[in-house]
Amino acid sequence: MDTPIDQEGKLKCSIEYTLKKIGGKWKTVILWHLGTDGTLRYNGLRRLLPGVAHKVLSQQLKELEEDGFINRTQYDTIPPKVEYSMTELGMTLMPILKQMHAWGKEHGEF
Amino acid sequence: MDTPIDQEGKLKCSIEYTLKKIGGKWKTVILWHLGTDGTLRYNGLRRLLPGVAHKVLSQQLKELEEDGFINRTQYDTIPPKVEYSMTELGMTLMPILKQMHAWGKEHGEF
DNA sequence: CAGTATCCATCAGGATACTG
DNA sequence: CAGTATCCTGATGGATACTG
Repeated sequence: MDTPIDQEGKLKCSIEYTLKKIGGKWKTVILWHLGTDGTLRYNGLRRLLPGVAHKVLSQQLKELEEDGFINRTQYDTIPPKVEYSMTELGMTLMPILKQMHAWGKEHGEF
Repeated sequence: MDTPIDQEGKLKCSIEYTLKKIGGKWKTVILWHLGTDGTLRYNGLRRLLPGVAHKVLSQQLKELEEDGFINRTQYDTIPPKVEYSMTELGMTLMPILKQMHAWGKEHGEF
């Protein structure tokens, strides 16, 4: 195997890196919805995530945006309208999400 | 898409379920090592996870064992010897881990 | 060697209220 | 509608010391 620990012993395992990016409690679910449903508005997303708090959702969205996984498009209308969608980079995560979704479906109590 | 939110609105998304199982800070890395290196002893595992604290490692190992992902084989010798290895169920996670590893390797700073 | 036991720090995550 | 702003809590993770 190619060891995930580098020679200098400083860098982390690449799996750790991935987990750090999408390990937030809601991030995988958000990405999954955006990847499968396409573009979604803020409250639309909220409705898909029962129980998520305002602050938490906007926080996770901001992080995902900063990491370049999602686009945030703001329309300066009244009332305001904001749309979220996947970026190219975000789409590269879909294989992982698909596997996670399939595994959970197979092994969870659903 | 098959909506991950069930009709009663009670169950979680299957992705959430998966994340809950392997979302611990070290779990994916532990599983990855056991899945690729095969059987490992406690301190061998420790050496592969620079920075992990005793308590944390044993904790995560216990949870992984309780979830049925890994086997714990104890030899009552002196000094004691404990071996960890993947279960069949644990191996079903490998596709996810492989994807995460590949993604991290491609997009992280390695 | 392979762990517990303790005690502590941090912070992600949450409830609620307010705002442009 | 789509957010901040506050304030708060609990689970997770960590350092260190002790044990069979």
